[in-house]
Amino acid sequence: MNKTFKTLAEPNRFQIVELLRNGPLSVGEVADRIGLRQPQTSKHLRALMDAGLVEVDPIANRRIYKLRLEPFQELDIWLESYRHIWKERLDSLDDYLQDLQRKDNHHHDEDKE
Amino acid sequence: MNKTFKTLAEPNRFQIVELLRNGPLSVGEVADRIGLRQPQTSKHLRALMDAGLVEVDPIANRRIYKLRLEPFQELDIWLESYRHIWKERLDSLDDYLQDLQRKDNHHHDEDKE
DNA sequence: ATTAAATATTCCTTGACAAGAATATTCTTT
DNA sequence: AAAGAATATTCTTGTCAAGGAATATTTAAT
Repeated sequence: MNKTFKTLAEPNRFQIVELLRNGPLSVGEVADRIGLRQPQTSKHLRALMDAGLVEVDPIANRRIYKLRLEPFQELDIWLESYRHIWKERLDSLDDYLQDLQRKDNHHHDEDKE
Repeated sequence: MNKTFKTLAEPNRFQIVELLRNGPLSVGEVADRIGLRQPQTSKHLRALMDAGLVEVDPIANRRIYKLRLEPFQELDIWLESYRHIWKERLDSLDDYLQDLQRKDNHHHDEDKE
């Protein structure tokens, strides 16, 4: 998981991932569209491989890279726990506000007396 | 967004974020639980602030840090687009499989003739 | 079998950044 | 006002990773 963050933290690699969202591409194509030299592109793709973010499909001379599902699922699961937290916080904020309102009503009552 | 990744890529900072999931904490408390010295803890919290991942609530002598919602929402929105992609891929895989099946049936028909 | 295209790897240099140590700042308490 | 917590900042040093340049490797084509 941490490896995922570290790998995506590099701007070019993030861009590559965004690019591969549209479908598999060869090294040369990635290099062209990102505007990187071939060796650095290969290196970044290697890093993405090591992190399990992409997989490769060798076709003849070319190596076609494409995204892998799992790391994104992991991210999603991780985020899920945060979603719960916000929900809980909102709920208790809600309770709090209702509580305030009750107290406020009491005050009004007292004012009247 | 990229700043979020870069910031969370540092293991101690990631741990701090996970810790703050349970609620706001002072610098000293974070330092204790993560096992970091106070200055490094302050530095990491500063980095988290700069990335907008946390906010601070000064209470007397202490500074209470807590998570901010927005960056996680951003991550969520970003991930959303990936969820769509997998869905589409699965759909077309589904189409493909159905297509295969149709062709297969034809073959069976041909065998019979 | 040679040559050419596509990709990977190695070596080097440089920049970013995290920890350590020391010090500065802010707020409280007396 | 002085002293003491809690926290922030500065400076230095060491490590790691990214880009550049050159080269190696793999596969295709002739």
